[in-house]
Amino acid sequence: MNARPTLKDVAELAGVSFKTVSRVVNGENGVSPEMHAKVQEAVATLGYRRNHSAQALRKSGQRLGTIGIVHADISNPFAAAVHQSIERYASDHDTLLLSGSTAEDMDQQDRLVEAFVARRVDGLAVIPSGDEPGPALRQELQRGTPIVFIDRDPGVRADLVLSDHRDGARMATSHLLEHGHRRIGFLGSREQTVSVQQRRRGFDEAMRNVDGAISTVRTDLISVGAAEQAVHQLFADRGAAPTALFAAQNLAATGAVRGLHQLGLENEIALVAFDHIEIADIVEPGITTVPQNANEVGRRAAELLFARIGGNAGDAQRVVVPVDLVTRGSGELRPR
Amino acid sequence: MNARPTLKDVAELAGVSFKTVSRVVNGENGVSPEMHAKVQEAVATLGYRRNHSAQALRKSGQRLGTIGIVHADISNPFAAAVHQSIERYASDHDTLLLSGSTAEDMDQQDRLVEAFVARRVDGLAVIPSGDEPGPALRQELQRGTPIVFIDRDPGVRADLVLSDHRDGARMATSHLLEHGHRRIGFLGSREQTVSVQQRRRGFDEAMRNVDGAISTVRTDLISVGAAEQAVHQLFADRGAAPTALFAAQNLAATGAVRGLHQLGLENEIALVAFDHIEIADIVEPGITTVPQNANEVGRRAAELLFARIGGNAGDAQRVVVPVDLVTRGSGELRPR
DNA sequence: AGTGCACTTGACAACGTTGTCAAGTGGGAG
DNA sequence: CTCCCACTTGACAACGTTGTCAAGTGCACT
Repeated sequence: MNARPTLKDVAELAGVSFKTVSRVVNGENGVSPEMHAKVQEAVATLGYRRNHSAQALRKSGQRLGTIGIVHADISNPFAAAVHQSIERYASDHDTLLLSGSTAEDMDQQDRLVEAFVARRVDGLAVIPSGDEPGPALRQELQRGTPIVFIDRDPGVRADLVLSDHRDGARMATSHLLEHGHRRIGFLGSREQTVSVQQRRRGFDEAMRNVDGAISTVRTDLISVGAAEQAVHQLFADRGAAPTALFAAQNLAATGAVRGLHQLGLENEIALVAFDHIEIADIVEPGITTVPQNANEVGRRAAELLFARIGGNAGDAQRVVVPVDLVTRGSGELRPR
Repeated sequence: MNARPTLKDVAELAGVSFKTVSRVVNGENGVSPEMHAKVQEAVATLGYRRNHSAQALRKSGQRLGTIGIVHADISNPFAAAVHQSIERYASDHDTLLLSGSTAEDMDQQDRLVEAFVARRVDGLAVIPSGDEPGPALRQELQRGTPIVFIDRDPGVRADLVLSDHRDGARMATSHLLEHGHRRIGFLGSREQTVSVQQRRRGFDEAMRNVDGAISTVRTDLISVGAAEQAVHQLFADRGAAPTALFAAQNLAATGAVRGLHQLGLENEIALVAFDHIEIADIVEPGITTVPQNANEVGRRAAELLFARIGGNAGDAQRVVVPVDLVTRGSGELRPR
């Protein structure tokens, strides 16, 4: 693989100075038509592409149309949907979206932040992995690098866009309580994840308001399988078992549906799930959910980020995107 | 936002030459312990981070530990799984994975390729959008840039890793034929997508081998909703309608399941779906599928790509990852 | 004491690009 | 015919880093 052609190579072929070539490839005016044609031909034959590193170096300090997104888990459908939404916005603003994912690992998150910063991205969107930012991220915040956090409170003063986890959970839980349930199970994923903590809080608040309400809590169900198993354990002893479940996360929800179906309890135990699940309206009964508006979350996050990049230096904003409850059957089952 | 500190700034603070700082941050030896300490302190106080652009510029021609992946649709679960698999491999090889997605748009694909190439990535993984590469991609292939294609034949001589679409489809169709079906419907997504064409070919081959086999083909079902509707239309006239369906893509499969459930036909019309679908073992009856091994596809692709980056100049390789059929009930229904 | 060597440190060029400025050209107005 | 100005073109520096080379220091050995 021989070296890529540079401005100089093109200039040599076209018989002009490399500065003239620079002007042509940047669409600057002040180049005569015949020069322009000659240069363009040379560019085409050599297949010249501008070296982004050199450009970035020369224009250091300026914006170059690249933002980075740091995912906690790109394979989570919610994250993928947010990603798409941001990418669409970025693309409309002639900006390239780079991405990386951390597998919920804080060190990897910090490494990604460093890698993006080293590449001098204009800004960063972060779905934070831990409950507080690592040193690299913290430093960038201090430096004033445009950063927006998504879905989870990062534990620092910064722009943030998230769904109303607490209210959604409260709504879901109240819905079950209103349908007569008193023993309700909470199925959560990774306990240290802030969004899940918020949902837990909403759940607790709703339960606290009702006399005789009894919670059964299972957390750290980080896979569909784990949630499935938890459901099996929960209903091993039917006496003390809950009559309704609130699945606080999409994977846990899928696991819960599976578990209930396997036990033949899908028409007996009520279920409300947080977040969108693909199967919600296919299974019998349909799953009542509290879907997040990933599109809106992504769009608002992109707006905030681009405003910062554009120079907005105002106070940190916190955008809470409302959620609502979609009834499909499973959440309206009454206790026997 | 003031300028980021450079080697010079650190050097000034530490009272040494900037070259010494360079040595320290690169872990080169030949620096006395006290210098080392002084420099490290200065690095820490200023929060110095190496400017990747400058480094890339200086070391042009060398590998810098970045690869790019160009997605056709990042929100497709198969693509997300492949992405994760590649990212894991890259991370193990101290390489950063950048990504972008094209929404199946060929121009956008070419733009992404240019953007990555301008950033001098070491190599590219591409899930191609059209049936042939655009000019930028074509040129990079000619230049010998390490590129691996995934999931779909790009229509050019190049490294390629994909599932055995044709054989999987043949297997799925034969399975239905063996269970007595003769009128079988094919539900495909975007017709110009090469992988779907391959699945179609496998379907046709299987059908051709059996006397009296009658195909009903619906393509361009690019969303769950479209597939759902197609099923409704298909069974509006029960007389000529198929007794079994082969859903050749994951979204089409989800739509098919929905459609059949809505019509109450899920226990009458047999169904086999290509690709993994989350709901496969939750719905009643369970969906017989031909899942792709996304993990393996990603791993093999990464291996090929890194081999090229490492200098392997051998012939273009074509890796076909086998698929197999998982019976769950829907594919074993017999015609009435 | 003189020589050689290992080690540390710094000066400088170069990577490919863009911004600044100056030089060259030609044409129109006086 | 001269002067001025607009326009085109190119020379050169600078961005932040790394590679090369040379200079400086101190120590062991002859």
